[in-house]
This record gives sequence, structure tokens and C-alpha cells, in this order.
Amino acid sequence: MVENLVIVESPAKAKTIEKFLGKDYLVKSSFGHIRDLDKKGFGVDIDNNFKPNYIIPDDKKNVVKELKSLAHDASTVWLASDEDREGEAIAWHLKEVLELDPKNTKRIVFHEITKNAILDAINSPRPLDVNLVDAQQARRVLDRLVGFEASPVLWKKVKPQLSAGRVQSVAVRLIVDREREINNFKITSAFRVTAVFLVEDAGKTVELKAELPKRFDTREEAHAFLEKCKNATFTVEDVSTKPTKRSPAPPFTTSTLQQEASRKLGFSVSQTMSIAQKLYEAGKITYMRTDSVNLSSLAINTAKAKVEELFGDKYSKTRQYKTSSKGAQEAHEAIRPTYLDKESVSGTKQEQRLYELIWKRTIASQMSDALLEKTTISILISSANEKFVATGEVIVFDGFLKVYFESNDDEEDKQSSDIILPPIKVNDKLNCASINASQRFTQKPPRYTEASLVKKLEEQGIGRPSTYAPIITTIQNRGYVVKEDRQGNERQFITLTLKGNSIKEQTKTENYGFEKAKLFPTDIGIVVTDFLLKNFDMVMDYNFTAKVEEQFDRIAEGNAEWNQMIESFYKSFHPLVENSLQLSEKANGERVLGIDPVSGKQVSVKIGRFGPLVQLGETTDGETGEKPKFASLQPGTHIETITMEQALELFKLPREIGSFEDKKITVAIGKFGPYLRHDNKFVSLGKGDDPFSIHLERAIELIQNKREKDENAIIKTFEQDADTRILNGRWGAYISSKKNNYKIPKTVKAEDLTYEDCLEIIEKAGQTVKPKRKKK
DNA sequence: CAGTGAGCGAGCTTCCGCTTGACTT
Repeated sequence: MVENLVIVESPAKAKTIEKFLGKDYLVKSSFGHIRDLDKKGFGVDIDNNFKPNYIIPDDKKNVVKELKSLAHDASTVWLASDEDREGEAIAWHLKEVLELDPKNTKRIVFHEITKNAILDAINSPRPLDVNLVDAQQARRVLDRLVGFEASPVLWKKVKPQLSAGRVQSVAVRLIVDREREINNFKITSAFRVTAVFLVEDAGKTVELKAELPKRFDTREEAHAFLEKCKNATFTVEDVSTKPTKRSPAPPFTTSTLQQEASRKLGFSVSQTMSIAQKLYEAGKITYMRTDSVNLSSLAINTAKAKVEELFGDKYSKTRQYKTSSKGAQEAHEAIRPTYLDKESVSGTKQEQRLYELIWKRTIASQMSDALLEKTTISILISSANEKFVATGEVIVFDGFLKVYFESNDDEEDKQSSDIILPPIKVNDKLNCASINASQRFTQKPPRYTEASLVKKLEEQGIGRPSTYAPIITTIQNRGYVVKEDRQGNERQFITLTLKGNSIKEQTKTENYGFEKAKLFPTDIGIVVTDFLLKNFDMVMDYNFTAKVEEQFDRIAEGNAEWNQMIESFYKSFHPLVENSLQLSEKANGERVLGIDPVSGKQVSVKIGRFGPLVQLGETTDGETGEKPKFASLQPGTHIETITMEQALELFKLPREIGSFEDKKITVAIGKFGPYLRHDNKFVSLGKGDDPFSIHLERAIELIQNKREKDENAIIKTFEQDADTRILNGRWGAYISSKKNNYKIPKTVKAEDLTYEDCLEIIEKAGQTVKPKRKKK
């Protein structure tokens, strides 16, 4: 029997709070939501004012049972879930499900887990905010309506098992739109001119690098400019120095932590979250799912003391940050170390690195601005109107930069360092060592990384801290998006160099377009996005979430009624469902490439039952025509970008390339990549082999290699049964019998097995039914 | 292990946000 039962959302939080409250309080966790809309059926009664049908999911039954019995015995129940929309709803569901008596039920909230904050909260309980609960119900029901009405349309009109939703469909759209921007981008080039001057500095000769702000469009213009510079004199026109300052970034939120951990540590967003979860459970950091940049006053004071201890008063500057991101609900603090005086923690290497990052960011946020001095020198050219400009930057006072430097998406992680200019006065004549004009190309827009997609979603107010990582996983699991590396291409560029009195021209090569761990849309992702854009434009609008959030806010403020809001939404949404179901055609993204010059038949690409394919000839109705020929698209090619040549290539397989030991060898591409077929045996091609050009000699070599490997793989054979053998595979020895494979128990040595032993293992394996793996 | 692309039509798929473990390979 306990006096007071406090219910929070997270068990780690419960543990901490219990310590603050003493023995009269039992603190338990609800593990998030305890009820949800029924998954079977629709879960919302559309004809009955959108009444939600809530059920307790199986994995929450035990939690609910325990809480119910504890609540029954307690004299006061304190509902201490988060102070946002979802938290309020959790409190309300608890009240309903646990059948709490309003007389001894109290709702409390706190933003930080400190003793004072919690005691304050206990002293100022408030009633449940039903308006906020209603706003959550509206959010929940709207998401269910969109997801469970739009997805089935996709099953019928595109492919079964697909999904659509307020958040995921827009996330995919961002990636599809970006890919199209990239495909349509026209690369242009211009000549960038840089000069190196030699300057005397205290007896030494140092270089001064300057650039021409103007770029030349053509090689000829660049050349003409260099010609003009041949006998020119260069005079310093102006030297100006301007002080600037830089301020530290605010403490981490979920989104910024994911971005920085990706840029600085190379973690995927889900990796970051699970490492952060470990740190949180160990009490080393505050809660990791937050949109707030706020720090508790306790944290600010500890940070101040730590900064002063480490670097002195001059480096300390306390700051309160305000959240600017759309739709932030600020139920928690920013992500920070629980104990800011600890610079490092024990744990795995990854935990240590993430902790260190969080520590540095938090500490830096409470440090002084960095003071810099930016110097600009302009240099006149006697024979031309253009001017060279040299810029330098010197850190006068490093401030927070001593600890932390925020990375940027667009460039690789370059540390901020001084660019020091030599001492130069106005009217100085400069000695020019060389001038170079290099052809530079415009860059295509960058593809999203997981982290930059999260950033974009947050900017648009789409998704929540707890869902950023799952969204990224979902759109990949559904096959809409793939995370891939892509090889770059080589290209040539021209450089012109003026040195002494001669201009030298060179053609150089550079690599460009290399992509690492970027998000690419798949063909199905593109087809689904186009289908949804055409039929559900309202939901696909980038501002859709922001617009409905405004209405949720009105409900939360008590200025709108949730059922009415949903009703008016449904009135405009549901007809879209009906209309799209009326469409007779299925969406397959078909694109006609043209006419095959050889057969005169139409060549087209589209999504088929088993993925993207090329089709030669048309599906002419019935008896007259011959059937069209089909071939699957190969990885790396896409419906939207494949060329006629690439498409026709695919019909050249399977290809007979000769014979060996009186049996013919054919080459084809199958489920597992390119392979050779010979004497009813299959041999995969090597990495460097091209199925379209491989010749007989190499094929025979591959066949013989394979034979040798198979030979070595045999550990034991049996006279009684040629179909049962012990083989050495990728994961060690196994039994192969009549095309089935069986695991050998670790307790026995494979060589010692008798034929009878093998039969026994096979027998046993047959009894245990393999559970069918559920596709994720 | 190395295909398929027609059609019939069981029974199933699916959303977003809160939270953690419980599961293989």
C-alpha cells in the first residue's frame, strides 16, 4: 500500500524522480501511450462523429494491469506525463483506463528533472486540459484517416503493401523533387582567376593569394584577360579591416544532435538515437527526444562554473536560448549531460564520442563569442578594370571556438583557422608570381543525407523528435528510397597559367559527383509520389502539416471543436479517395522510349509485378500480335533516366558464347546478378566481368575455378547416398541432402559424423517447423 | 539459387507518436 503513485512516461525518468521524492511516493512508468486506435478495421467510426475506437495493445496489457492495481491502492495518483499534446493525452487515457477518481487524481507537469522543479510541480497540480487532449485526438484521427484511406488506394492502383501518410509521403516527395532538380540541372562552367603575389615580410618572402571576383564565361575571355596582365603593374588600392564575431550554436535538440552526429561522427540517425538512449538510461544525459533548446538554471550555473574553472572568466557567458522551429512543443530540456562537470564518461567507444559531442556543444553554448578580424585587400591592375581581392581572417579571441565548432552540410568539416595576410599598405606595388585561370563547373543540388532530410522535415514542421529516425527507416523499408553510395565521374577542365611572360594551357581531369550514403528515390517511390501528387495534392502539399497544426492549436486553445475540424477535413479529403478509386488505369510510370530501329517495335519502360522492366512491342489486344518481350531493369538504371541504348542492351541476354566440353555456355542476368550456365550448372560472374562482352576463354576459366572450389568444399561423402554430403560453406560445415541444407550442432565435429548421424540431424530438422519470417 | 510480366481472387497489407525491450541472423 502506497500513499502516492506518480506515473511518468519513461522508466528511466521514473527511477530518477523516485530518488527526489522519497519513500512516500512510488514512481511508475506508462511506457508511452497505453491506448491506441484499433488496428483491425478502421478504428474510427466515420458515421458516428468520428468516434475513436481505442484499445489497449497486447504489449501494454501488463503495464496497464500493474498500474491499475497500484492506482486502486494509492490514495493519490499523480499523472506526470509530458506537458505537450501527446503527454496530455497519455494522462487522459490513464485516467480513463485506470478508472481514476477525479477527487484523488492530480495532473502535474515539469520541464526539467531537478528536485526543485518536481517539488514545485507537486505543489501546483492542475486539472487535465481536455482541449489539449482533443487536439491530440484530432491529430491521431486525421493521421489514421489519411493513412488508412490513401494506402488501400495504392494497393489497388499501384501495388499491394504500399503505404501513404501525412509525414512519410511528403518525406519521399522531398527526395523525388530533389532528384528531378538534379536530373534537370544544366551544368555550366566559368573561369575562376586567382593570383599569387610575393610580399616581403620581415626579411622573408611570403605569398599573398588573391582572387578576381568576376569570372569569365569562356576560355577566350580568360585568355584575353591573362594577356592583359602580362606587363601590368599591381597596386594595392585599399586595405580594410572589419571586426566580426561568431556566436555558439544553441544546445542540442534531437534534430541537431542527429545532424551533427552524422557530420562529425558518421552515425546514422537511428544509430545516434540508440546510443543516446543508452546514455539516457545510464543517467548520463537528459532526455534525447526533444525540440527544446532550453537549459535548466541548474545546468547553466554548472556550465558557468565549469567554463570558468577550465578557461577562466573571460570565456564564460551564460545564455538562454529560444526555440525557433515550427511546431515545437518544448516538453523537455535540451539534450545535455546530466552532470556538466563530467567531460567524459565510461561506456562503449561510440557512447563516449556521442557524450563528448553533447558535452562540448552544451559547454560551448555557455561561452563567449569568438572575436575575429576580417581583412580585405583590393589590388588594382594597371592594364585592366578588374581588381583582385584578397581576404584574410584572424581570430582575435577564440571564445567558444576553443571547445566546439559547428559543421556545415555543404562542405567537408574544415576547422576554423586563421588566414593571415602579410603586412601591406595602400599604394604598395606588388610583385606577381603567377596568375591562374581555372575552369570551374556549377554544382548540382546535393542529394539528401538522412540527417539533412531530418533538418528539412523539422524546418517544415513535419514529424516529431520521436519520429525522425523511424520515418527515415520506414521510407527505406517500403522501398521508396534507398541509401547508397554512388561512384563519381571524371571530367576534363582547362587551366591557363600566366608565369613570367608566357601563358601555359593545360587540360586536367577531376572527379565529381561522388556520393556517400545519400538518399535516392526508387522507381516505385517516384511512381507512388506522382500518383499521390495527382490524386491527393492536398496531403502532398509541403504546407499541409503546418496548416493542420494551426487548426490543432485552435482546438488546444478551446477555439474549435475537434470533431468539426475533422469533419471539414474529411469532406474535402474523402472525395479524393473516391475519385482515385474510379480511375480505370493502374499507375505504372510507363515511359515510351521510342521505336527499336531493328524490329520497328515500340520500346517502353514501366513498373511491372516484379519491379521495373523494359518492354519491346506493345501489349496488342489478343490474338493478332505476338507477345511483347520483357527484361528487368538492372540496378543503377531507372525508368526516368534509362536511354534507348541501355534498354535495348537488356534484350541481348541470355547470350550463347560458345561451348566447352561439348556443352554450350550461355550468359544471363538472374536474381543474383550475372551468371554463366553450363551443363545445367550455374557460375556467377566476377566483379569485373561484363555479361555483354565476356568471352569464351574467361567463361571457361570461371567454370574451372568454380569446380575447384566445389571440390574443396566437400568434407565428407557417403557411399550409401550420393545426394547427402557434408560440405564446407560460408559459415562452416553443414549437411547438404537432396537440395536442402542442415545445420550441424556445435557440439560435434563435422568430420566425425556418420551417415546415420546425418540422417538423424535431417530427421530432427524436419520436425521443427520453420516459422515464416515476417517481412519488415 | 539463376522467373516472372495472364488472371482469378482467399486474406493480408496501411497511419503517426509516445515509450522500451524481445526477437532472430
